[in-house]
Amino acid sequence: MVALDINIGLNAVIMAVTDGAPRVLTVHKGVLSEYAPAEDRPTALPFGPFEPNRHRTLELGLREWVEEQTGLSLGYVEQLYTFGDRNRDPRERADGSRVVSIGYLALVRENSHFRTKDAEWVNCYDFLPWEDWRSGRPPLLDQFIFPALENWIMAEPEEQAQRAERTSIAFATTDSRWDIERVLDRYELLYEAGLVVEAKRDAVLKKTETGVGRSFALDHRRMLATALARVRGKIKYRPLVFELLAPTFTLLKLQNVVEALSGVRLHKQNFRRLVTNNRLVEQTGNMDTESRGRPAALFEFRRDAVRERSQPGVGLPVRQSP
Amino acid sequence: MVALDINIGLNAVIMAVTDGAPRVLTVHKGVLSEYAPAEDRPTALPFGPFEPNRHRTLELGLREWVEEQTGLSLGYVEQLYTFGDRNRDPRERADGSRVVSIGYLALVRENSHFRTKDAEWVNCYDFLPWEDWRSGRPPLLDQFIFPALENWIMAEPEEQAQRAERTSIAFATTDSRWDIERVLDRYELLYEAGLVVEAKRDAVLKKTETGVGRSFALDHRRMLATALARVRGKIKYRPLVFELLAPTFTLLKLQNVVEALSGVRLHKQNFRRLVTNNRLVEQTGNMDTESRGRPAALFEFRRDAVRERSQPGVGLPVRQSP
DNA sequence: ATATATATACTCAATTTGACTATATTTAAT
DNA sequence: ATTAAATATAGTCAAATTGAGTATATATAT
Repeated sequence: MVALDINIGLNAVIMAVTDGAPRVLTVHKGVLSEYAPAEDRPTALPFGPFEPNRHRTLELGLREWVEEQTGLSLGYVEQLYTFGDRNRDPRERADGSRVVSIGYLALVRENSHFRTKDAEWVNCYDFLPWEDWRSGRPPLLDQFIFPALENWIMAEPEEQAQRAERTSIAFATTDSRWDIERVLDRYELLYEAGLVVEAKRDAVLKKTETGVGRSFALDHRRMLATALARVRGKIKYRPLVFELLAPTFTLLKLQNVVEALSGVRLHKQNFRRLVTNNRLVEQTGNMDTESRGRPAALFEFRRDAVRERSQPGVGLPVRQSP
Repeated sequence: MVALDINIGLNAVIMAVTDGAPRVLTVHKGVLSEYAPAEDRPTALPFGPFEPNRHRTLELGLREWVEEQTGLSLGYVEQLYTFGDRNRDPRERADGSRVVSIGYLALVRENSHFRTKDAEWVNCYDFLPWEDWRSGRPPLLDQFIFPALENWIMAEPEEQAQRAERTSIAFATTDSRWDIERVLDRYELLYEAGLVVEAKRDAVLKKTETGVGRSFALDHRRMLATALARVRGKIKYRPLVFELLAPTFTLLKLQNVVEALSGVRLHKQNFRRLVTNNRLVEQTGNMDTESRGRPAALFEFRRDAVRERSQPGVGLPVRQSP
């Protein structure tokens, strides 16, 4: 077998929900230190190369890098996606070498409020502002994104139909409703349309354009979109939220975390009914003291819930008898 | 950066549904040709190394390898998971090199009935026999798997509680119902308990044991389990099935494909109601001729359904007004 | 002609969902 | 001390969905 010059990068999308917003941990050094002057270094995800002699598994490698770069010891971690397209990374030289990046999603408790000079929590919606519908439909959509997408659709007569179809699905422009899970579809469409501009890749090519949303290093914004899509999809049927909450919480707190991640407001009474009737949580007996109005009961996650009903709501119509 | 000796492998789990069973395309050469005599070569997934100078993207590399090894030109392809643990692959030498494998799922039409001397379709349930509940609860579970798992649970006093908990969740041994999506959980548990034995890895270590289900090369059975779990999960809310069906089909055909993949029988009348009321399919106007009883109407997939209702059944209780 | 197989229509109760109303306890402001 | 504002929690009710059937229609095989 030929020795191919392949490097594997490990990237972590570390998410928490603090002060009503989903946040991602970013660093300003590491990835591109060699390629950009200090003051011009773009926001990046914590990153490190996979070193086979040092790391027994990919995930352990990731945990080590994150701990080294941010001081954070991760709990819940899951693999997201492996990115390997050519020209993703400036470290690929003309010799045909390739950097393949494996993205991971990590969820941490909100009280892991911390900030060193290297690591910083950034609101995910700074990068993907069109995804937050909690205060209603983001004006950005009608003011900028849709007109720009319309131009993009019309620009290529050959592809008009396909572009229009994709836009319609991703952004619910016609009859359908906004699907909170299509985060990646939307990002990719905007990227193809040249409406999001990333540091150290496109920025070099089109310096005049600003693009929409905060810029991220390389394809890190795509990884963030992948992560948010995963979280939004999974939150409904797996108890992910509890990784982001203190062991004990009020139902409002729980709802706010779900709302922050999903980017939509929920119906309060029905939300409570859902989580309590499904016995996903149970009362601890204690009350919350720091509330504004009537004190709320404190709940905790019922671990048995995982075993009992795996998928609330969903379901193929399984036949009972033969 | 140090030049790490990393090789990336691309593996394809290519699935079709033929004659009422989900099948996976296997090869008998390729991966381990150098490590096993011809007659002793284990069943393996189509495989090829990622070559950065030849392949612009990972997925294109996979498509090329599959075409080369099996003559099959793939349609629907999605990335599954990247496997990188140490000691997965005998090609890792003592020098600290590593083979990282990226698994892909591909779905092809059932009429791609073919067999060359290199490629062969194998029933997925030959590898994972405990996953097929269509003829009722597999006797294998009570006759062999549960007693063996019970021994494994008891074997380690320290870990008893945790092992019992995991078993209970994965295999629904206590109060809960069998969850068709926990394919990977179940495989991993059986693997840890030493109840599944794979070729050219464990087989060398424990030659006496037979294990349950047909053996696969390296960690290819794990990849198959990952693929089946993905398909079972996704089939409910994305129109994956139609990748496996001819463009036009009867509702019974559609139901049978869903049943083959999910491993359970469905209630016929309710299944029809589901797919027709949600307008996932529409009648072509033609009838099926080769049926046994009353002729069935032929349907086709309604592409617009993707746009209209993204997630039948599921849903967070989104609030209407502010 | 009859049995068997399949398709399709229709029913009905139980459960779940969506959208409310009503009431209970707090803290903050006057 | 009283009132306003904020939050928690209970309960209602109609609409929609689901689970489990029954009934009937239209083929083929014997």
